[in-house]
Amino acid sequence: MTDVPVAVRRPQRADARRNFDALLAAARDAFAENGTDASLEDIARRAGVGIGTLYRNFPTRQDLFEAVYVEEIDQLRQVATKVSALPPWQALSAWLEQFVRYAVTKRAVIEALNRESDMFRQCRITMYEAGEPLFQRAQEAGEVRPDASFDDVLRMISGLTGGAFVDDAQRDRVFGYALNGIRP
Amino acid sequence: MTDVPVAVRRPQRADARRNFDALLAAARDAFAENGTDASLEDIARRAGVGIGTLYRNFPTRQDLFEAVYVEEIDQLRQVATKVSALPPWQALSAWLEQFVRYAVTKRAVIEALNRESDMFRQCRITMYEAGEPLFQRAQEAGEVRPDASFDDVLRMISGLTGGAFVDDAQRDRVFGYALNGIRP
DNA sequence: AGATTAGTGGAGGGGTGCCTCCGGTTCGCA
DNA sequence: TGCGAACCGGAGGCACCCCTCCACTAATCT
Repeated sequence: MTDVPVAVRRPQRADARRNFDALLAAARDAFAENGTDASLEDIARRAGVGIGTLYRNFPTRQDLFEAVYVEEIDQLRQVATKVSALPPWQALSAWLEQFVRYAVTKRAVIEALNRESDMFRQCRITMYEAGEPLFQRAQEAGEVRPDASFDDVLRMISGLTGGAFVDDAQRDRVFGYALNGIRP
Repeated sequence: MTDVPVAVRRPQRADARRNFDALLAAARDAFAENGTDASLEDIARRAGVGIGTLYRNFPTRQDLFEAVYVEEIDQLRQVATKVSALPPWQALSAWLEQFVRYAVTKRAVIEALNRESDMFRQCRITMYEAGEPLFQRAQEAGEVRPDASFDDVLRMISGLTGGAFVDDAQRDRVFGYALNGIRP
């Protein structure tokens, strides 16, 4: 299992660490709300921090985004471990559900699937290493149609992730249809 | 069948009409490329027209967008008529496929499903009037699982529309899985 | 407590986009 | 051909964002 790259080092001093974390949280929210191109000044404002502080911790918008993104990906990896005890199909669908539910950086994940950058490549690899075994296991157990690839499924789910739903119930329903579509 | 509202009147003079059409075309491209918040100045540039001309024809970004959007929706309506001769399931899936393939204002359609505005409401109605009969026919023919609603399906497909795919083949494949998921 | 130094935050210059306004241009009719 | 109305387009004021720079603040160490 590859290590997720740590884009930025957490600062040493207590106050600096507080700011760092506040920035990360604010960025997570802002990215989730407004997509990749949220205003950095707005993020600093949300974090109750000067714009200069933001730039010292994350010299580039990319750096900031990566820091948020890396966290998300890491969660995905942890979930993969947790669900691996379940039966093949349940494990896969549980993992995919987390993929939909917790991917706060939703829109970003979609873009990321295609974006070229060392860090994105790395995260894509991590994501695949986390999910693909679950997928293969389900497929070998005859729970997933044999002509589907993990990439297909991931992109399908990513697409749904970006969709707009009336309520959680509808989202779950639609998600269920999609999953149903890859059964043999 | 409700009439799609005509947001803006086409100008009278020949040169003005040329500009109007150029703006509409440029806007379609720009919206498809950059989403709803494409730069209006860029659109004017693409159309080879001053920014003032853009604003005279479309006082609001919303006006311009609506003009483009209305065209899309109208195409959707026409397709519904065309496919209505096919057997129930083929008709529905053909229509939905057009929905994915021709929705140039892709990202916008997703937003539009939720956005509140007279014009969007109107277009949503038009869209439903075009597609829902096809859906019901397919459902009554036992070709679609009875617990699915047209809204569910539309949103599922919209989601896929916003997704990123490696190539057309993958998009078609994924689209196929999703459709397969709503079969009984 | 005082020195050291990591860390702060916002002013400011440059850029881009939004939208208004109006002097100049061109169309179309007589 | 000539005239008036319709139409053009960009300059300019405003707002927001990006990013740099540096005088100031306060956490940590001794």
